[in-house]
Amino acid sequence: MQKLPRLDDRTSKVQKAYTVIKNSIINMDIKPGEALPEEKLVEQLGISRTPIRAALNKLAYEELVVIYPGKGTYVAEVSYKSMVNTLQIREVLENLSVKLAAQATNPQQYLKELAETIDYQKRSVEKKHGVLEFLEYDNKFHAIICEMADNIILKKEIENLKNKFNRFVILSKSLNTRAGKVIEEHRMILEALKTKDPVSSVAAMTMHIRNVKLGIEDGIKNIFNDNKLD
Amino acid sequence: MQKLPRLDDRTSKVQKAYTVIKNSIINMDIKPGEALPEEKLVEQLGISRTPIRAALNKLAYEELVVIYPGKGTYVAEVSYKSMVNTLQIREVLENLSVKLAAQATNPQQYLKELAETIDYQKRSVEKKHGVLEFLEYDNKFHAIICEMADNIILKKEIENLKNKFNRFVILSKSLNTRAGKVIEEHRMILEALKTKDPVSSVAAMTMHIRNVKLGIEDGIKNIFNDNKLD
DNA sequence: GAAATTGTATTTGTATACAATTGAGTTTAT
DNA sequence: ATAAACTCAATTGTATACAAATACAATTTC
Repeated sequence: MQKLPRLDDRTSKVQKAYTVIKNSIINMDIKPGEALPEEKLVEQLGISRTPIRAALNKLAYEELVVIYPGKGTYVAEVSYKSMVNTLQIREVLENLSVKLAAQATNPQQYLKELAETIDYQKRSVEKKHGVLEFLEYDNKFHAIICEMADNIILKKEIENLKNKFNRFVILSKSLNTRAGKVIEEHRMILEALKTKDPVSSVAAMTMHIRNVKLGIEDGIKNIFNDNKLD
Repeated sequence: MQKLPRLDDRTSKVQKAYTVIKNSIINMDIKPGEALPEEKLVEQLGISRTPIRAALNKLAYEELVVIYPGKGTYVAEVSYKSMVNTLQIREVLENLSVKLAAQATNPQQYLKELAETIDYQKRSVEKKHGVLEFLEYDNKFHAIICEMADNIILKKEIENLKNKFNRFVILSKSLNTRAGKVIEEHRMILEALKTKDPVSSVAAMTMHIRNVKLGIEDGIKNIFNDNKLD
């Protein structure tokens, strides 16, 4: 018998539930603080509670939801402080990542991939494919640098932090004004990496992260529960 | 009616399974690469598969175990590379932590707790209470600095990294020679924090982390699967 | 009427039965 | 002999029933 194409139903139900719920949270379809009763998710997703619970536990670990034992599961709140705390961590990790990447022994392939990703991201903006697609390429860009840095653990850490962080990006609508600038900043990071100079590479990354923060603060003002000026 | 003492059976079975398995892995009772069949854990722990699976998923997230879908769950391997990768991340995060802590507005309480923790750790060594207790106080010391830094997310990240890292510490037996030095280095970090100077605080922490690495490399030589000199 | 108690609906926590997957050994066809 | 196909045991994946916890409303008690 001929080999049939793999059904991607092979991906587990946990994975599916996880992806659906995570995307709904990240793109703010489900609001911070909103309850996520397992039975409701059973109805909506058409799978049983077991894989749904596993998916929620995973999301809790990533701090996208909060589980109060015996009480319920809720979408994690966002606050100015959590944004700052997350970005403080991201800054030092991204700087480490780009520093190591600049010293990579075989950078060619990675540099090519970075350039491609920037191009895709640019096209995505031009064709107005939306924030989510833009952020996909953004994640990809930073992930490639981690691969270049040859630190798989760092890659996972940054991926996870970035997932949390993207909620702030979407919430602040900062990409409305910053999408083009992000691409420019990515280009500058790529150019720095080409020179193999860790110092200028870190400088370019630091600049990028700082601008990201300013963009969010600019777009945010009166959105967070706590006030920046507290 | 008089208030009766709380039964600590209130802690969930997931939590219990998680703690038991995690400790067994960290203190090397279960060896890297060893299989962890759910049914075996059911027998040994006397609870059903459901909470055991949840605990294993959590451990997989922390990368203490690896789950191959449909095949089995295994204790994560340790390698020189994973030690280096983990420590690279820990270094920048601990430096961030101590830098922020040095700038804390209300340091008194934290400084007191740090001093106490150092004392406890010293006593633990003197009374030969074993590596695990020593590492508990070690975790505590670094956790307090994160609290002082007022970044709860950073605290969780470092806790998690440190759990992974403690396997290397135990495996290398580096504390046999370094336990006293660790306490000295902690003291120097505390003294630096008292001066509220971020630069010298970071310097003390950097020194500490570097020494940790040297200690492990010293004790390890022919223990990892991959070779340091690859 | 207020405080304490009890009941009840909702939701999570756990146990268990069954399905699906994997891998290895065995058979079978060529 | 070899490679494909088939068993079969071990293990994880999923569904579901029931238990426990929680919050809140109803009830009782004083």
